[in-house]
Amino acid sequence: MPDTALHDWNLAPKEAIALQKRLAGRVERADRLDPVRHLAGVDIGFEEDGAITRAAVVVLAWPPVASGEFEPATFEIVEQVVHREPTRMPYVPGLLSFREVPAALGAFEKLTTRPQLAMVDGQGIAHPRRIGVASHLGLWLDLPTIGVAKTRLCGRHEEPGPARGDWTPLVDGPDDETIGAVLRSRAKVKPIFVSPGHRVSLATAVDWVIRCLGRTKLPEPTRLADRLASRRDPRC
DNA sequence: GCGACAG
DNA sequence: ATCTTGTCGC
Repeated sequence: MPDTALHDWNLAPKEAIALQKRLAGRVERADRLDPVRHLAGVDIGFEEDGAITRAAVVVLAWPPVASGEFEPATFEIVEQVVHREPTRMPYVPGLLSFREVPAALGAFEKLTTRPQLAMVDGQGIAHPRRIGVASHLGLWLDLPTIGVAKTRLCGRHEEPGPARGDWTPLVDGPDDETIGAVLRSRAKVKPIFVSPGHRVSLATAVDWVIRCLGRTKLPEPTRLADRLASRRDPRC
């Protein structure tokens, strides 16, 4: 487990970056997943004009209730939790983990189910120091994670093909290191940025995201967590 | 010095 | 992220 208590931090940007550099080396990018029976979607929203951070985790049963290799997938929601706490850090590009991970951990503590895989709204290793919020959370929980972001943080890429499932590699650095995939999750819509979080390879990450695609741009886990975090949930 | 910049 | 009206498409 990591060497610094994220719950206690009171880090200046400079210290946060130093911590990220130390933690980055521990992020595993190779597949090391147990058989998946439950997968989670994680996202953070805000209330009170940003004063309150609202973390949401939705657990879905695998396999889907309905799906074909390329048909919209439908899942059974096994559990969903919301955790609210005071916001203690502003948004700083590259340091999103320090703003969102503490609240996400609070939400995971309330979970009854222990998922074998989680999709997080944000980048995985597609980050300047290769440790975006998805990697950070996965490392902390020792849980396989996948980063699913709506826009790019860093890296270069070609425009992916027009069909659902088409993707191009996202590369970065002087040696064109592959850090993620720019995936066309839905025709005629801007692509999403998928990257390994922790204990998952890029190929596996893309596979899972495609298999969880419903009718919208975002895969079901992230879409449902998004809805809950933003208080867009039909029920609550 | 000038852009770029997850949520 | 969040604030918001109207509008386009299945």
